Order: sequence, then structure tokens, then C-alpha cells
Amino acid sequence: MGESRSIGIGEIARQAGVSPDTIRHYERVGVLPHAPRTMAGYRRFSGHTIERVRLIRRALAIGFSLAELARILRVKDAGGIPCESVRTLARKKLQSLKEQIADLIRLRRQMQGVLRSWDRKLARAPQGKRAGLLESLKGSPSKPAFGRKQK
Amino acid sequence: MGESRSIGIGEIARQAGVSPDTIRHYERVGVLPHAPRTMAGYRRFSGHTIERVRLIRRALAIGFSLAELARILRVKDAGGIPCESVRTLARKKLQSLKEQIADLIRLRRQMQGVLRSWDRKLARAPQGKRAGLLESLKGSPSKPAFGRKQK
DNA sequence: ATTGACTCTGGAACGCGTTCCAAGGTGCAC
DNA sequence: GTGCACCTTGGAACGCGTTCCAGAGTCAAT
Repeated sequence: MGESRSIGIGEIARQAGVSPDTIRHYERVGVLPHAPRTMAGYRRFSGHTIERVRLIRRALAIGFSLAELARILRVKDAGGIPCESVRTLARKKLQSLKEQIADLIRLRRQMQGVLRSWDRKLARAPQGKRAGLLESLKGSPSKPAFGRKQK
Repeated sequence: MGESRSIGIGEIARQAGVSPDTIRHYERVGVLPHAPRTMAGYRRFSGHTIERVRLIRRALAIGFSLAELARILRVKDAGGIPCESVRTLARKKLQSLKEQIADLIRLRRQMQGVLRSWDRKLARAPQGKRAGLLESLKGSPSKPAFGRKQK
């Protein structure tokens, strides 16, 4: 059983469903190992890379960050066994995912309420008159979920 | 009934529960009108500003962006009636909110499945041996929800 | 007059996955 | 020998709300 031709970056990208830029980026941040180069400096990959990239995509979709994956995959490539930390990380992801869902559902409820009241107001207000929609936002003083970390 | 002393930026910020930097930022992007300055160049605000900032915070929490609010509030400050467009915008927000929730719930389901299967694998695998958690991610080829707009 | 608290400005930094750029080299077909 | 598609690099851009910075001026209290 012997074929293992090396593959260029464009073909890898096509097969994995991403752009060549993305492949290069993945190498830069370390989720893909540094690919060997031809004499001309072109990257050459083995077919395994395609699955590796797909793995990365799936892990990203699950909520892992490139930095986390880089840490994990470097351990793995070095023969290490990152399974425990992978699971721990995944548990945290699930937890924050749940919180996120709860937040959004609260938001949806609030938003639906707002829209209902706005529709009433607009129905009542004669055309071309101010109905004061924004003003009627009342607050749970919840914070807009953004911003830089505190020093 | 006459008192309407003007207020400094620090006090406004405290009352509204944000930082002075944020107030300045809001002026920059146009969700707050350009505040009049003292001879020394200090901003002076009327008490209404506090409610205005709280309004902005609530609208942000609902999912409006500063750019959208700037557009809307500038119309309003000019005496216009942006209610229709506000409602339209809000409907779109609600729609995308619903989609977002659905996506996250799918994700949660998938994640829970993954974790369950990982736990089984880890229970089975002897300590200190590779269990291949990441490898067992199988994909709905869903996209990781990020990235720049296409040209 | 000297603290110390406050304010001003324009711009950069943050996080983060992806895309885009310029300036240049390669590889193959006609 | 000339296109044309491909590849290389390092760095900047995107979106976006907030924070941070330096260098400078202001103000009340002591």
C-alpha cells in the first residue's frame, strides 16, 4: 500500500473547504505544524492535513479558540496526552454556552415585550407623529456584554 | 421650578454607571450630541444626559449598535421621527436573535453528546493512555460563525 | 504655591478568526 | 519566451464597544 504524495496548499485548502490564507494562518498560530518546504519554498502537506484542518474547523465550531487548540495540538503532536484538559475545557465551554443561551432567551423575552408595546404605541399614534419608542425601553440594568478586561 | 445646573463628565458618568471615557466615546461616535464646553474646554451636560446614556445602554443591551443608534438619535435630535425605522430594525434584531438561539441550542446538544461520549471513552481508557477525544469530533460541516465580509 | 483630583485631545490597544495587500519568485503549457 | 495560475513573506485591515495612553491644562482646597 504505498502512495503518499505530498500536496500543495491550494489543493489542501480546497479539500478542506477553506482558503489558502486560512491554512497559512493556522500554521502561523500553531494549530498546524510548520509544513516542510520545497526548494522553492513552497509548502508541502501530507493528506492527513486535510483531516487535521477539518478537525480544527469542528473544534472551532464547538467553541474552542485557535489559541486553545494550538496548546492542545502541540502537546498531542509531541506525543502527549491532552485528553483530560480537553475535557475540562469542553466542560467550561458547555457551561458558558448554557449561560449564553439563558442570557439570549431573557433578551428575546424582553425584546418581544418591547416590540409588542411598540406596535401598540404605533397603532395608537397618528401617522407622522412621534411615538417615543426608544424612550419606552425600561431597564433591567444589564450590561451589554462587551468591553476590555480590567487591568 | 427652576434649576438646571450643568454637570461635569465625571458626575454624568457616575450617575449613568459608565466611565468618563465611555461618555467621550459616545460623543465621538454621535450617540451623544457634541456637548458645549466651558472656557477651559470642559464638557458640560444637562441632567437629561444621564437618562440619555441609560437609554443608550438599554438599546445596546437589546442589540442595537452604536452606529445604528447614532443614525436614529441624530434624526430624533433634529426633530425627526425615526420610530418606523426603529421598529423595523428591532424586528430584524429579534429575528437574528432567534436564529442565534437556535444555533446555540444545536451547539449545546452537540456538545453534550460529545462530552458524554468522551466520558465513556475516558472511563474505558486506562490512565495515561490516549483516548483520542478531539479525533472523535464528527462534523455537521457547520461554519464557525466568524470572518470578514467578502469583497 | 503646592498638592491631588479632574479634565482635555487624538490615537492605539484589546480579542480573534479571517481576509487582503504588495512585491516578488515558480511551474507548466503553448 | 511569454502568459497565467500558483506560491512565498510580514503585516495591516475588518468589526465594535470599551479602555488606556501621553502630554497638557484646570480647579478647589490647603
